[in-house]
Amino acid sequence: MPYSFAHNAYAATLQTAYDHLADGEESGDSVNVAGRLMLLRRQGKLAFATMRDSSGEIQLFALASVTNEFEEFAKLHLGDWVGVSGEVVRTKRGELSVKVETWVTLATAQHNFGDKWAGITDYDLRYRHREADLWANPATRTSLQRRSEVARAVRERCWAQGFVEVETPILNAIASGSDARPFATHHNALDSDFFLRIAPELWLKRLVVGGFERVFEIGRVFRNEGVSPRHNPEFTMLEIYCAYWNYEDMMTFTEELTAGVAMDVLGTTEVEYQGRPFSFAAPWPRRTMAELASEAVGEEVSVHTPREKLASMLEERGVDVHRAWGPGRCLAELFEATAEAALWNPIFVTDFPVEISPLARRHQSDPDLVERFESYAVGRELSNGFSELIDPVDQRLRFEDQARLAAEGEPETMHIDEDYIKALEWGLPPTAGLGLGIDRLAMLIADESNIREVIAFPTLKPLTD
RNA sequence: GGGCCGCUAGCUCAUCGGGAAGAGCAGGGGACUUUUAAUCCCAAGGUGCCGGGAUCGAGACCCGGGCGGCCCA
Repeated sequence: MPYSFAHNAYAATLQTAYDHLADGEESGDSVNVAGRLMLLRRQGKLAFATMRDSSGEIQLFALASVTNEFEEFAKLHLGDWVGVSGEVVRTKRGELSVKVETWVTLATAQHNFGDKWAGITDYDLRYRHREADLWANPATRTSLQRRSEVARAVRERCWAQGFVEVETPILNAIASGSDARPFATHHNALDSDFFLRIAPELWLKRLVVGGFERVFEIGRVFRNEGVSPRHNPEFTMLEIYCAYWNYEDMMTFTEELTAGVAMDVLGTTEVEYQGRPFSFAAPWPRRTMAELASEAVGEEVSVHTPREKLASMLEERGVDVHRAWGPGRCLAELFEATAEAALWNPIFVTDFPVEISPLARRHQSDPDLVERFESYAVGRELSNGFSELIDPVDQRLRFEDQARLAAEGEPETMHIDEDYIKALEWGLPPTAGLGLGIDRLAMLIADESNIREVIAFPTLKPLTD
């Protein structure tokens, strides 16, 4: 088989360029196309094949009188890759075709690509062998393509506002920047244990300390927790930091970025998600967590509501209240239990309790709150941002509170990071940060309800035998 | 982690009140000079996810395990 092929035309391009060809008309133009055989219909001394390439499909029309090695061509298998040279024609029945003059097998397929009508429906097979799924189910390609376009649009919009793309360590001596359990690994030569990052946050803010006023990273993070239709153990996050902004500036950036990405990829902000109208259009409402929780439970609650009252409200709703939870955590749990699922169109939930926000700056009007927001869409969290805590003394206290929680048995707490505190001692200017889940955004754009449909190779349990 | 559902030929799916498994497509052979999931003929194709159990007899019933999907935590 050849080591290269002089490819010079794509199926979709030909379909457009020769749209004018009448039934039975021959163009006189010769092209070289390549792709996989999806269908093959032999009729005696003729053979018709449907070939697919990355752009679309085109028919190959072979004739015993014209096609080199016709018999061999007619015996090709579905799934084989071929390169074909021939004239662009339209058959009597109106199908644009390449009349096969010479052709070459580029690769053979030893497994089939599923039923030619039903494709592959078995989830396990689709996820374990995405390369086959991509041919069997064109919708898979569309969703992964959309995901790629989302990442591209995010990057371009960040670049356009002067943000510098950086890369920070995945191997960390301690996993910090979020409250999740990490994956552990080991470096042999250094004889040291490492943890895969759960967030790049602290490194990025250290770059702001170092004078990168606008930085962002789009990268994989790893969280050692359960899998679900909305959670993959490794997923992709955008984190972005801007010196001199506060959380309100960052909310404005977030809604413009998200609506802009929808425009870039879909050309509109008005879509349907899982059959229900959904609008990315900015601006998004900004409501405090206390307001939304109060509306949902029908009475006034806030971070100042007595802890016991909040706890009993949670228990009434079937939530197990951990003894280490203070009123702030209880308020957040109450919000999640009552208000979160109903938030369909994008909305910013603001002013989180300081108790659950160890990296955010205290609210200027209430020291028990922080200047933090999360955006929600279709009932789930999409992004998280805040005015960054810049005070190293307060930062140490916040980390110590986290350590206290851990001592009381809370498994997901933030670890103290001395190097980070030292970095803050060198001076972090007022800064706002944002973390946005690229997979979650891609799900919205691609209209997928399962995160695995926007991940080429989702995490699966290995097969053993 | 809990509940429900699925696992039968390479792929998509059937079958039955428990009596020794069936189709389409793919793959093999043949016919066919304008097909479109082409059509037609022939032959082949299965540790019924794995392991136990009750039964004269299990792919079907019971128990355990595996992988996956959905819901819940």
